[in-house]
Amino acid sequence: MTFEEFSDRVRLSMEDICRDIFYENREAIKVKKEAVVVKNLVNIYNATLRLSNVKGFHAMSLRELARESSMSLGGLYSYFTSKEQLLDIIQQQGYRITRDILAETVDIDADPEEKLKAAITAHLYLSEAMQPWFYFFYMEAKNLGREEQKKAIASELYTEQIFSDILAQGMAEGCFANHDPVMTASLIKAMLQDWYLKRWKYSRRKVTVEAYAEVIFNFTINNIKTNN
Amino acid sequence: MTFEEFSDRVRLSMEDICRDIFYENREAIKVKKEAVVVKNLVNIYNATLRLSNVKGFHAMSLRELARESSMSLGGLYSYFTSKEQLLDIIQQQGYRITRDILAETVDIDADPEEKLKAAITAHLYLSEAMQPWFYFFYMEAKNLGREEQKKAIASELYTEQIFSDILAQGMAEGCFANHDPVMTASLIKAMLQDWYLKRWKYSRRKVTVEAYAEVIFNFTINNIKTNN
DNA sequence: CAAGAAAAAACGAACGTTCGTTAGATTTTT
DNA sequence: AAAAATCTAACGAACGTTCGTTTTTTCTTG
Repeated sequence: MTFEEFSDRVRLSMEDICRDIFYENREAIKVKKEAVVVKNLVNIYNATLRLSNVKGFHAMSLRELARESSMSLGGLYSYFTSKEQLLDIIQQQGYRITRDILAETVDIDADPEEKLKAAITAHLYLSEAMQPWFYFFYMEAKNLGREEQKKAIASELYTEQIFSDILAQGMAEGCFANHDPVMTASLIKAMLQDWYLKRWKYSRRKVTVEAYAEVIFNFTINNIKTNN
Repeated sequence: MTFEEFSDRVRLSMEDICRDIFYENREAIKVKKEAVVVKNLVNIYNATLRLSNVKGFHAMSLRELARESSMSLGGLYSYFTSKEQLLDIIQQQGYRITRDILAETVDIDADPEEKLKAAITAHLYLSEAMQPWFYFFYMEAKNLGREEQKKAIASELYTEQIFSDILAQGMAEGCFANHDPVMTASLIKAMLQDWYLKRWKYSRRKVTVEAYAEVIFNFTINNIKTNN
């Protein structure tokens, strides 16, 4: 599957995401009409990701955010109750999307090798489609409260387990050689993360997301494939 | 080489590092006597790393830093000219140490495979010996000024090149199969970084730094070793 | 070797800004 | 005209930074 096909299939438009957020946080959002809310949430979240990913969420002031999103200070507060809640909402929505998309992707009837390829590709394409979000999740995780930080760790371990489950299944079925599936899953995650954390490097080198998916998959397979 | 042997050899005591910083930044430090400066710099930098790695450098106030380091607000300003300079000094020192240690480690007369193992091990052990520093470099890079950010990127590419050079040499000598050395070096870096970025995960799983070095080396070698 | 002067270091109150947040007035939409 | 949405101005708190003072250390001298 190419990245374009993936993008068409999952339909991760900012509008859709913001509509979901609206209906899940009606009590926090003082504006009533969906169309107005979605338009402004798209604006606010995009501006937040843009500013945060340059200078960090904490260093971004609400006055900057107001300027960047062409809204007033008071206007912003119709869409969240505090700066911290703005951070929480963006993070939580990210975990939800990641979880849903990945679960859906690996829920196929295929042999472990195909499943592994599907999972690697899906995770990578997802992080490409939502690059600013993924970068944000990673870099701002420490600014979350205790409770939210636990969710971040849970999310990390959840996606890792998707990979280790596939690897363990492959070992059980004999198509993967004996190895440590948790460690291998951890390495896969590390390589996947590099794509969105060091986006500048791969852009500069003109590495496409499809090519990177191939590289990671082959790099992994060469280590776990049985020789028969 | 075990981690303990490495630690003994490189002698990366906080005191030594701070003494270097003192002599390289005498104009910024208003206190004159080495013993006093070193004692307080150790205090200040440790406190800075401790606080920053929990909540981020920007979110750390100088009042918190004063409390954590048991110094006064005014006292702190005898050891740096601004909060931003404090950040710069810590970062720069880190690049210098990394560069020196790595260059020294790979400057050996050995075949590419041994060199690769030495480089991976040295980078990993170094990041373990200076875990708070490395975490700090990574997470706070975006808070640097334009100039300092370029140095951060240069440092990233420099260490990557150490690996790609070894891989290219191995290809030229025929002991490594044909592959993309820059891409492989990038993957190695990604896996190395995971060690200090996700320290909690490996601690929890009781993975030793020696074991992780083995894993990364084998994972890489399995991909590039010729079959003869 | 004690004592007081000089130098060095540490201190903490205060400055001007900027922060997140709120409330009331104003504009836009229904 | 009523309701909804947006804006502006202002608040107290907290920020980084400075500076005059106090404390500690070092040096000088009888």
